Amino acid sequence: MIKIGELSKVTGCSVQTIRHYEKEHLIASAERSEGNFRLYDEAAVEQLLFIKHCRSLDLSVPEIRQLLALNRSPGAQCDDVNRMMDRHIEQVEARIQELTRLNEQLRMLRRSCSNRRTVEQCGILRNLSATPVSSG
Amino acid sequence: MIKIGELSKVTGCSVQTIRHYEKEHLIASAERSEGNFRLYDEAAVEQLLFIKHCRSLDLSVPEIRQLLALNRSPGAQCDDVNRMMDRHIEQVEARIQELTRLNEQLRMLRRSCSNRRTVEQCGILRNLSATPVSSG
DNA sequence: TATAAACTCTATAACAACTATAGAGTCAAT
DNA sequence: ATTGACTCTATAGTTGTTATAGAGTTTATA
Repeated sequence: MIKIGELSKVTGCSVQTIRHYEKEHLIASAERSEGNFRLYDEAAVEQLLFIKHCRSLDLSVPEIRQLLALNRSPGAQCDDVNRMMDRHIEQVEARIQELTRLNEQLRMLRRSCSNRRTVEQCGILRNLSATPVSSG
Repeated sequence: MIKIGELSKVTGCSVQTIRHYEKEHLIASAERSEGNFRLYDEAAVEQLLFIKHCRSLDLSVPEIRQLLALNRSPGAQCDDVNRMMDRHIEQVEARIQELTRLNEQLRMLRRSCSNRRTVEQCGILRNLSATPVSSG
């Protein structure tokens, strides 16, 4: 059994994050030592790594909760898992498109000003004052 | 002079957002009517549209504050504006790259499970349990 | 044994940029 | 007088952490 600092080192999650996950019921309440310190076993390490992996894929806490629940009911069909992944992938792709459009607009704006002008003549500020381009 | 609801309609910013911007000193404190209602003129409309345009480009509130300050000091060089835009563009492009990598990983993960399996055999859950791919 | 260092505990606030709510006041029309 | 639409302030919630304060525990050293 290891204490929270050790779990933090092993998993790369900060101590506060681990306590936060416990409060959010992503991980079960840990056993406590006599002095009220949290104690973790190997299973806790695995589960925390699972969560960390999910977070690295930008899955939200509620999504992870759902995955963990499914993981605990082995008889269930995994259509739910697939649907969640599909929805998540859609979201990520939508965000990429959004940022790509944004990037084009920013680059266009940036080209409207070269250095060594006063802000009176600054094309960036002038363009920002104009009505925004419709996002279509 | 128009009231906050009218300003909201004209600019497309919500009433709360306008009040929020005032509290954050992005816009000046509005004049008040006898009954303590905020009153806005055409200049307020313009400034709010400027802010909205900046936000649509994901510029942060502190960045916008800086732009507004520069806008108010016409003699200043606009190098600062350019530097801010360059930094911002870098951030956006970094985020796009990050999300693109993420998307690849998600699609790979998604392919590891077809429907109509039980979660015991679900490749997605199995892969999420394995050690995450190093982000390189 | 005293004590200091390193760790842990809980509770609470901060971050960003809003959004939502409660409870009260204002204004125009009926 | 009252209804409805609007506005006001103050406060809390959103998301996933991170940071802080003030206290208790454990371990190592003097």
